[in-house]
Amino acid sequence: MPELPEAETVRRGLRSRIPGRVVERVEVSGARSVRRHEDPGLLDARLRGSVVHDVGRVGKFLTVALHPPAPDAAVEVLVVHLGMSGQLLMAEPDAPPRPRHSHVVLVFSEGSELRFVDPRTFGQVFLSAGPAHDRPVELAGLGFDPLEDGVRGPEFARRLRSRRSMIKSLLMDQSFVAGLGNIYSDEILHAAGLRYDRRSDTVSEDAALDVHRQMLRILRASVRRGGSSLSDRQYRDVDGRLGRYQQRHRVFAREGRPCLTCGTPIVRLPWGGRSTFFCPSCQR
DNA sequence: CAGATGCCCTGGGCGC
DNA sequence: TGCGCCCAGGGCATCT
Repeated sequence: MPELPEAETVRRGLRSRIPGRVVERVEVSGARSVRRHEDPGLLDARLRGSVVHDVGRVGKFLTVALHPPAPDAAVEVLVVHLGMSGQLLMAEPDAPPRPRHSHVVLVFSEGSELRFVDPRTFGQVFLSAGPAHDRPVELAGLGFDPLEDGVRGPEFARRLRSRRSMIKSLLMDQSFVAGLGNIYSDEILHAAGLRYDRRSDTVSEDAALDVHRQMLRILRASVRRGGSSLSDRQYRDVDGRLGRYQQRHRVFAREGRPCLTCGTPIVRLPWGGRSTFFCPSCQR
C-alpha cells in the first residue's frame, strides 16, 4: 500500500534526519528482505563506516546514497521498497526496543538506528550495482516519476492514448508511470471521471490531459497530508505517525457509501486479485 | 502486446 | 477464549 505519496513522506522524514550520520554496522535478521543478494552480510560489509549523503525516491522506491570511508570509493546506493507492509522507522538512542519483523537495521555511530520493519516481507532492501543515467540500474525499467520528472500533460496524453490497455492497468504499470498503486489509481480515475476498464486508446485528448492534471493534484495533496494509512494502520512515517490523506479518499475503501460528487453508492469490484472502487455514475 | 492467474507472506477480522 | 479460514496486495513469472 505504500505508494508514491507514502514513499515521498518517508523520504522527506529521512532527508531531514539521516544525512551526515555514520553507519557503524548493518544488522540483517531477515534474509528474505535482502533476497536480491546471495550474501545477507553484504550490506554490512559494504556500508560499514559510510556516511549518509542524501535520500531520493523513484516511484515507490527509496534510495539512500552513502559515501564509503575510502576517499576514492564510489558512492553506495541503498535501495528500499516498502512493499505492502514495510516501514522505515527512525529510532534515536532512547527509543523503545526494536519491534517484531525488524529485518534490516542500520546502526549509526551515535547509537541511533534506521529500522526496516516488514511483517509481510513483500518489501526489500538492496545495494545497487551502480548508476544508469540518473538512477540505480535496477530501477532503469521504471517509467517517469510524476513529481520528479518533467513529463508534461501533452506528452503524457500522447503516451496514454498510444497504448491499448485498460486505463487502470496502465496507471498501475510501473514502467508506464512510477509510483501509482491501487489507491491512487482509483482516486485519480474517479477525479477524471473515467472507469477503471476504459481502454486507454478511447480516451479523448482532453480527458487524458485531465488524468495527468488530477494525478499531480492528488499526489501533491496526499504528500501534504503525509500519505494514506488504511484500516490495517500498516503505513507509518519515520516517526511512526499515521498518514491523514485517507480522510480525503473519495472512492477507495468507500464501498456502498455515497459518492461525494453525485451520491450514487460506490461500487467495489474484485479485479486482478485486488479490489477496484469506482462510482458507476460519475465514471464512464 | 495485453490480460488473466498464481505465487510470495503475515496479521487481523470473521464465523463458529 | 480459541481455532481455522480467508483476505489484503506490489511485483514478478507464466500462460493464453
